[in-house]
Amino acid sequence: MELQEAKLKYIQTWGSLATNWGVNKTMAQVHALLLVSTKPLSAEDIMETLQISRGNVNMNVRALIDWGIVQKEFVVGERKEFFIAIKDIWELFKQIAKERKKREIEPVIKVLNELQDINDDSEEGKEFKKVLADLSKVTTTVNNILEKSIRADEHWLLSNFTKMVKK
Amino acid sequence: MELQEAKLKYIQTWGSLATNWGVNKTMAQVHALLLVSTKPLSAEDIMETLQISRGNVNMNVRALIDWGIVQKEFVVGERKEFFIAIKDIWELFKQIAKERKKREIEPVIKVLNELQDINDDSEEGKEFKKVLADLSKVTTTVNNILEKSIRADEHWLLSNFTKMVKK
DNA sequence: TTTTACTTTCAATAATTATTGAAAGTTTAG
DNA sequence: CTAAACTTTCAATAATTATTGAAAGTAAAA
Repeated sequence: MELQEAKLKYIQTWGSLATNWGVNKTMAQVHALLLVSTKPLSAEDIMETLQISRGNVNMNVRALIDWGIVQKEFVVGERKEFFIAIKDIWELFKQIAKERKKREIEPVIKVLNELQDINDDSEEGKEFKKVLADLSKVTTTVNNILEKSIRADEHWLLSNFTKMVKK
Repeated sequence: MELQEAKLKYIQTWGSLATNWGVNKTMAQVHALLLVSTKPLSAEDIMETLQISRGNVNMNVRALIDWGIVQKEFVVGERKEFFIAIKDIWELFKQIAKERKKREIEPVIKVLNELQDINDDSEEGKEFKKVLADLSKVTTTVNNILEKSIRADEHWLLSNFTKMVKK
C-alpha cells in the first residue's frame, strides 16, 4: 500500500468508526488528519483535504482544542494559524481519559450521590438503594482507575496494565 | 426524597446522561426502568411508564437483549412476554465491557493491522508507521484489560482495581 | 487610519437518527 | 380450523445533530 493511500484510508476509517462510539465523524477525521500530518496544517489545508466548510473546520478544531488533544501553532512568516495534534499516543490516551472522566463519569457520581438519601424502608426501597450503591461502587472504581492513569507516566501505566493482564 | 420520585429521577437522568456518551436516550431509560423494577415488566408497562410507542419499546428492548443486559421472562398464567434486567452490577459491567470490546475495540485493531504494511521508507512513512504502531499498542493493551476483566470474577476485579489504585 | 488577511459566529439548511403507529406476522386458545 | 392476543416490521414523520456560507468580528500591515 502506498503512503498517501494508507493515510487517507486511516482518516476515512477513523471517521466512520467514531460514529459507532457517538463521536462526530468530522471531528474524528480532523484529528486523524492532524495526527498523521508531519507538518502543522492551516484551516485551509483541512478544508481542502476533507472537503468541508470553513465554519465546520473552525468548530471541530475548537472542540479538539477543548479536549486538549490539538494545539495552535504559529509558523514564522505566516499570519494564519496552524494546528498540530499531540503525537505521543500515551499522552493522547491520558488526555482523553481525563476529559471523559470529567464529562462522563463525574456527572454520574454526582447524580448517584444526590439520589442516595431516600426516605423508604420497604423491601423495594432497600433494593433500590442496593442498586444505587452498587452503581456507585463500580463508577467510583472506574473513576479511580482513570484518575490514577491520568497522573501516571507511560512506564507505570504499561507495566501495571501488563502485570494485570498477565497474572 | 420519596422512592417513586427517586426512581423516576434516576430513569430520567440516566437517559440524559446517556445522550452524552452516544447512547440512545430511550434505550438507557428502558434499561434504567428495568434495573430498578422489582418485578418483570411487559411491553405495555414500559410504554405507559415512559410514554413511548409499542414499536419503540420493541426496538429498544431488543437492542438491550442484544447487548446481553436484559432478558425475556415468562410469567405463569400470562401469555405476553416480560422483561428483566441483569441486577448484578459487576455482571452488567462485564457484559458491557464484553460488547464494547467486540463492537468498538476489535474493529479498530483490525483496521490498524490492515494498514501496517506500507511500502514507503521515507521519513514520513516511518513516522506514520510509528503512529500506527503506537495506536496498536494502546488499543491492544486496553483490549487485553477488557478481556481479562470479562473473564474475572468480582473479587478479582475489585482487588486488582483497588491494588492498582492504591499503589 | 484604512485596508487586508484572517477567524468566529450563527441562522438556515442538510443529513442523520429516533419514533410512531398501523399493517403484517406469529403463536396460543378455543 | 378460526379468532384472539400478542410481537414485529417498516414507511412515514418527527426530533436531533451536523454543516454550510455569508456576515460580523478581530488584528496585523500598509
